[in-house]
Amino acid sequence: MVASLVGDPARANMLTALMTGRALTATELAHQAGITPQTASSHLAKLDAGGLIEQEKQGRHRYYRLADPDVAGVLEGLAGLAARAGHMRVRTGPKDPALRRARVCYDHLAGDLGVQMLDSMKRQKLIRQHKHDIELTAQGQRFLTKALQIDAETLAHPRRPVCKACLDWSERRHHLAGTLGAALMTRFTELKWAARDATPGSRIVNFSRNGETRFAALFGDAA
Amino acid sequence: MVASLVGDPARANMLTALMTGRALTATELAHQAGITPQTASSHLAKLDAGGLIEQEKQGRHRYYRLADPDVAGVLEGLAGLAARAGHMRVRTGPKDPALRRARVCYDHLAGDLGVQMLDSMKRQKLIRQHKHDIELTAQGQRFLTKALQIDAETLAHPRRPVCKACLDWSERRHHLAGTLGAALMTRFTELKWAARDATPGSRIVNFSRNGETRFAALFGDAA
DNA sequence: ACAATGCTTCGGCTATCATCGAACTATGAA
DNA sequence: TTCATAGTTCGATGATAGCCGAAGCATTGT
Repeated sequence: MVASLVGDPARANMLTALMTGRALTATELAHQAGITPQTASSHLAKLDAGGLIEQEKQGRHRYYRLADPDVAGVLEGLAGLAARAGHMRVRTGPKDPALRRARVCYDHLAGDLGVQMLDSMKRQKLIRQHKHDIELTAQGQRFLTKALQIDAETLAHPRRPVCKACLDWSERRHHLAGTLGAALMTRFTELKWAARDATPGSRIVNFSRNGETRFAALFGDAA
Repeated sequence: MVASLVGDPARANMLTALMTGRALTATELAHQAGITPQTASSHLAKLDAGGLIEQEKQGRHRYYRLADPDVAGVLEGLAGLAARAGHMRVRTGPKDPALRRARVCYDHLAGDLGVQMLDSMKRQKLIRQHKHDIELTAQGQRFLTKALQIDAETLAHPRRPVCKACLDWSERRHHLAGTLGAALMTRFTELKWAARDATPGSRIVNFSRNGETRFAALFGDAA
């Protein structure tokens, strides 16, 4: 039963930690849950068997992430019920509206605008989706060159995919990561469409008046 | 934590029984879950404290129902995740195969054969379904008279419906309850098609060789 | 090759919690 | 009143499952 998997406190803590959408290593998750790596390993195996999480081997690390946005949805539903009962669990997303709007996830754009961008790119068939993996189309390559002077050839990297769908923490939907996601963020900064907030350590991204307009022209709801 | 409440098999069974939207008494729920009333009482108190169900006192009965449609939504979401994992419930229902096959639920037939019977009756248009309620059709009345010498007129009862869909414990699908369900079970016994197991307190129903054949002729998969 | 790191498997300990028998309360019926 | 039914509380029991120490792979780095 799935519910019993989520029911255990240690596992619930790990899942909550994964709600950020980022993939975390087994040791990091053990730390988050306050248990030893052995115990965490056992829990992670069960969560994996139950289809709640997926693992990805990378070197001597194993990265774990939520299997699916649907999982995040159900977890959010459970949290909602728990909140109503008084057992407040206040770990839901960022409260700061600016952080929800646009922020950096490592080196790429996340938040409402990040999700909106990936949606738009799929709608314009710049990006195609195969099950969980996404890839740039030929049409997408032309678009990048023409609209943003980004050469898709230079994006190849031995260890990192060009396109990767990353589960957005606040939106619970995917935004674009990978070298392309990073390149786009860099380009937006270079063009002075956007800039990281001045506050040290802040992940907020502020768009300029002009930048917001240009961004909307390329990736707006209408585009 | 809410999830741990749903995680327990017995509680999950009770909640599943309540998914029909109807309110059930504590004893009925205990029966559905295959546990004693004492244990059920403990579980119901926890579910109530967790805000998943509500109770309503009425005479010496206590009726329990899901607290909210949202609760039903979350439960459905969990079921969806469970189904996807192919991780279909392992620890539910009775272990005894005979009990799964045919048993009494109060005074009517339950288990595989009970579910099969209701399915067949719907397929033959002897019973019609309106949302959650079911009723006997004119065609069904004729069938009962002709095939089983049951007069539908005599089934009317001030406090009990003639037809009632009862969620089957082991099959998780509906079987036929109500005065008609009881009358059928009685008739099967009278005709010596079936008999309750000799063991005191046993709910198992044993069909005779002949009874199984006759039953299948009326309510078999082909019928 | 060797050491270090990340993670898993194994075995035993422990605590939690579901379960049931027995006894108690409350409502309704005779 | 007395009996029967519905439901609860209490106490004891037992099994499940989480937990950690120790040891075993696997991968990376020197």
